[in-house]
Amino acid sequence: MSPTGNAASPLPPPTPALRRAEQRAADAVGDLVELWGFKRQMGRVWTVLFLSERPLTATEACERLGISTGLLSMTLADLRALGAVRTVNLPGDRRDHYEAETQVWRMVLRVLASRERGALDGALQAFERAIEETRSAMVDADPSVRAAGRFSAGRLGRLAGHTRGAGALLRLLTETIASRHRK
Amino acid sequence: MSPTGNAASPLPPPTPALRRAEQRAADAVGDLVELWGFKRQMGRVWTVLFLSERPLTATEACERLGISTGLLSMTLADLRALGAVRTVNLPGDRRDHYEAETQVWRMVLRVLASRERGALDGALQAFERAIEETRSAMVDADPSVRAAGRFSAGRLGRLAGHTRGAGALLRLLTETIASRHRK
DNA sequence: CCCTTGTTTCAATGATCGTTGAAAGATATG
DNA sequence: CATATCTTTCAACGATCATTGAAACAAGGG
Repeated sequence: MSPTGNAASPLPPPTPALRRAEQRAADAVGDLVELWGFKRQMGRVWTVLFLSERPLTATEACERLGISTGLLSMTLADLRALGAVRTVNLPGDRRDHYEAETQVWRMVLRVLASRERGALDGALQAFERAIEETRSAMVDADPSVRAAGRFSAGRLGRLAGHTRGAGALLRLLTETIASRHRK
Repeated sequence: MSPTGNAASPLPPPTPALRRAEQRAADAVGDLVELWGFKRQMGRVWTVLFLSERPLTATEACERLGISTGLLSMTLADLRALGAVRTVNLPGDRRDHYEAETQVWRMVLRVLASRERGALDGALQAFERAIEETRSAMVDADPSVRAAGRFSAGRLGRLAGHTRGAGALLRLLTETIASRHRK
């Protein structure tokens, strides 16, 4: 390595107190994303990158988070798949550096919305199919079965309706807010 | 048991096809609520109750879902705690009967909103505390640390801001929709 | 007061998930 | 081409979570 400092800056020595603050924030985000059904570490890794002045190397991120390089690598793969981090290469440094997507609101909305959309679509399909099955099971059935089927189909219809409504609300939300944050 | 049918009606014999439809819907709801961080069985149990013409006994619910009475009991406790099912007693029948809350939209909104509120509040507190820690760690620090702290505090501020915004949006949503569905 | 029926609790089991450490894979450098 | 450095993959381990079955508990009815 060249004696004159390389392209990756020498990184300020982190004060214990700054470390603590960073940890606190990372854990908070980790808890949030875990509640939303993603992996805790995705939130933690994204956070330390987001709070860093410059892209971090794998080693730096591992140190700050206290996790192995293996776990970091997997987590980064997850985050890249969601478009939440990018890999960036500094000239004169062989190591990869990672930087966080900084359009927080847009990113969160995009990721959550796509997941919800998939889930709602799946549920809606299941409800519609269940209605269909119920209807066809009712023809040539004795009265009490027909009555049960009619009732059940009605309730399934309500579920399907609510699901459609939620989907519409989701679209509305994402479009409205996406246009507010257009930049 | 008295030969003249008792208070709990004899329950129509469930056609295999109706069973299948019910299962499909129950699983769909189960998947949804699991995605949202609740237990899969909560969704399944609520669904069979919601699709039933009349409140079901523990035994009936267990049969339809293929789970043990122990698990059903725990799951019902969870659901009662959220106000998603009620226990109802039919005269002349010692057994408990369970019925689903039928105001689906209102119920889902209430449960989800309260969870989100808690999570967002927690995160916000963490961010504010992290900002505080960062600021106090910056006094009497050398320039590079101060710069890092300033940057980090700024980003933490953005996180806090987004969190507050999400909370406001949540309030807006629940109020708007609650009033639309007032009944 | 005991026996029957129904419900809840809980220890034990099995399944699932997260994490590590090491091996394999990549890539630039001498 | 060999070596050094960095990244990814993956088998194995430990922790966590869901589920059962049985025991404890509750409540009426004979």
